[in-house]
Amino acid sequence: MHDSRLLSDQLDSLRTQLGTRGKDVPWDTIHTLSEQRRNLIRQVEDLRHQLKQGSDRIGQLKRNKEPADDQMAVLRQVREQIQSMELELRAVEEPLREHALSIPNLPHQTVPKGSHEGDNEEIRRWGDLPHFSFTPRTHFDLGEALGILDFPKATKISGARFSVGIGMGAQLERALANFMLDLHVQEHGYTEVLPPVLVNRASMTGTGQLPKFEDDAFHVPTEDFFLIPTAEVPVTNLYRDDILDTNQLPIRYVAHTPCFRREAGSYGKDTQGLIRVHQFQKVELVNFVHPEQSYDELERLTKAAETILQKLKLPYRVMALCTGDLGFSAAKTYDLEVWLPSQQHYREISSCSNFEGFQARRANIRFRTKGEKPQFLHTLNGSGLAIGRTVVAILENYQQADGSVTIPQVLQPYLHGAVSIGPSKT
RNA sequence: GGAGAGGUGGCCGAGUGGCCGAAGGCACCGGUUUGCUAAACCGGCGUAGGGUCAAACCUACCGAGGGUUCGAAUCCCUCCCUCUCCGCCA
Repeated sequence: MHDSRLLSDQLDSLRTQLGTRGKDVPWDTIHTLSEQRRNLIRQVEDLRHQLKQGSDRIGQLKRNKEPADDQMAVLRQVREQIQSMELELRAVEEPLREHALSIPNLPHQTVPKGSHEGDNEEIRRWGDLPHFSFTPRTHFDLGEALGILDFPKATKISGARFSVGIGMGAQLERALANFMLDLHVQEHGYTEVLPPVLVNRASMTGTGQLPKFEDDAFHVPTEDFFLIPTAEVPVTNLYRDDILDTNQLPIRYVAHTPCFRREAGSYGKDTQGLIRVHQFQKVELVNFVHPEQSYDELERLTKAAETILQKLKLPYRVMALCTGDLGFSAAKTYDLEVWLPSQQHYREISSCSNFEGFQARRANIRFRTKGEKPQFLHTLNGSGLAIGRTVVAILENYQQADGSVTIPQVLQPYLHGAVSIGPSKT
């Protein structure tokens, strides 16, 4: 959400700056509603002023035991005017708010211009691509052959786009979660958080999932709860409606949670394996920072996520998303893409974004420097990393000619010293 | 799920129809005093919207929403949340 002053005073400039990102925004409607709102507020407040003063006078008359019936009759009229005008005001404010919430964030000036994924800019690459003396297999092929991933069983107990990890398939995810959490906590200064994975409507609105993307989330109608699509939602909302003190910043939180996504509209894409499933685990990094520090923090956050890939020795590249590929709430995003041998392609495994004040204004998260007015802080988050996709990358990059998979060295301590995954007996 | 109690400013806490945006205390900030610290004293101290060059000023907010009334923190209704006891349960 944008600053309300910006929406009333500088709507045209916002429209120009957003360019094609704002093509679905009803600019003229917003302009009209905004004008109407301002006029109505002025009138309503004026009437309320009359009512208030008149009532005070009646109070005095009554105390002096003087008659006040005439006054009361006049004020009854005033009250009725206020009531009808408030209805008008509400009829203006509700759609105005809905529309305002549907305006995407403004990209930072360093974001490459472009209309689609192909215009994203490669920032750097890391690692050597693996060479195989055989045709590398897909992760689902390997996983099923090794007996550590079972997709038919997942379909039986839940449906399409679910997975079951068995034996090393389950343990590998657990090891990865612990490895990532430990690294971020011990070396990157993050504090671990274990949040609820069911959240209310206000939280989903605060981080930008609602109202526009309600179809993407799983909903529990009996309680009006939503299953979180990412830990970003509960963790960012920890400070919804709060005013922090400057010296509390920066706040850096890491959370390991399951994530739930309906994947509506992605029919036919990545239908096999772990790449795109309804439920997956992710370690998420969430930062609350002073506005002046948010771009330094974006670099720091991205490096923290990259460290995981480097320690796992998985080749990847860093992409700066172009204006056309940027998410709704983000001002700037770096995607980390890991190499997948079976696809001969880099695939997204982490997305690190600076939201500037966009989420903070929606979620009303502010900070105060002593003696100054509260102001909105900046929020950032990034995956560090998506665990399911990390499993995909490990299986594919570490596969051997005999169908076994070597375990990355840094994970071995988390797996009781196991060095490789071979075919299981059961 | 059943029964009861309660939600007031950063915190504690008074306030049951007007003189209440809200006493008092704590915390915090500025000042006076004091050999230092402490104490004492004086003053300041919420958020948002409108308005203004800026101010003055105006409006709203006592869990949320609605109602009664000339006037609501206070009365009525609905909802949410917290706490206590019982039941159930990892």
